[in-house]
Amino acid sequence: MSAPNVELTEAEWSVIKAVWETEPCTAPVIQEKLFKPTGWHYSTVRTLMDRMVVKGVLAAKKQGKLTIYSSVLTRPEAQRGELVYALKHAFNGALTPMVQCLLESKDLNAAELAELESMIKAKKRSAKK
Amino acid sequence: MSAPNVELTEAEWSVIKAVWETEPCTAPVIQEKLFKPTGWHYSTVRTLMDRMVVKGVLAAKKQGKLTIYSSVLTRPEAQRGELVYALKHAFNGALTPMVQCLLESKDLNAAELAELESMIKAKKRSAKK
DNA sequence: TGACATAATTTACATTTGTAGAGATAGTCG
DNA sequence: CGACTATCTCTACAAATGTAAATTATGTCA
Repeated sequence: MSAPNVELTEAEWSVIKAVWETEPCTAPVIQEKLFKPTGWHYSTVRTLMDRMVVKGVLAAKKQGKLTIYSSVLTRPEAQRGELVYALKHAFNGALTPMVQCLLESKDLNAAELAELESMIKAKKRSAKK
Repeated sequence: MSAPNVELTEAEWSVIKAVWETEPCTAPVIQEKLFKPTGWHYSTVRTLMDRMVVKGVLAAKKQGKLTIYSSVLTRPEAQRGELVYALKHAFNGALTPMVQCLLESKDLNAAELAELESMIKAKKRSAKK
């Protein structure tokens, strides 16, 4: 039993990204990192973080007067979660339409397209194995 | 000015999918369609739909005692919205990691991989033009 | 030891979301 | 016209989310 399957809100995304970059870390540090883009005050960030601990997304450990946070949900797990959510809701689980939409949504340059292509080739090879 | 940029909640996804399949339609019809999978009662569905009208996701028009609903947000728009959300939050807007993650998340068979590949080829061609 | 700076705890409150009951209405059939 | 039935409208309420002020505690430096 692992791979916590949580959905992150927009605010929580901001927080966990900051945590990933800094962990282990304290709430004030995260607050400071987020202040520029969000304007959030300490209590706001702290509340968010504590709620995320309750959800099992972050872990908190007391060290003297400080509370040290670290992530439980890893970045790949979170990414997959978000993707699966989109895949399931918007595309009924169908992958190719999703990729189609991706290709249409962004203007990819030749290099990026080539990269995608080689990713798929690699995948084909490993699948064939 | 168009392309409403709304985020749909999980419940709203259920509703709008049903609407897309049936529109124009009434709330009772949608409720009936959704009852099996969700168990929602009329008032629930109706509340959701009316809130979606306020958000500009659906449109409602009175016809005698009936209220006829139809979608404003199209399926492709909604799909793109969801995808862009995931792309932005989980992948900081970087497309190739997202596709990478997609490829890893699902077990694609050869046919699907081939399809993806040809989609990319087509894209390359149109880009080159 | 006292003052200051930091960080923590507590409490709060508005908005959004999920879910729905109760009562009002209007169209329809006998 | 009256009863039935299908819909609608209004109101409600708990949980989740976004945001933060006020208060308290603690470590540190003079």
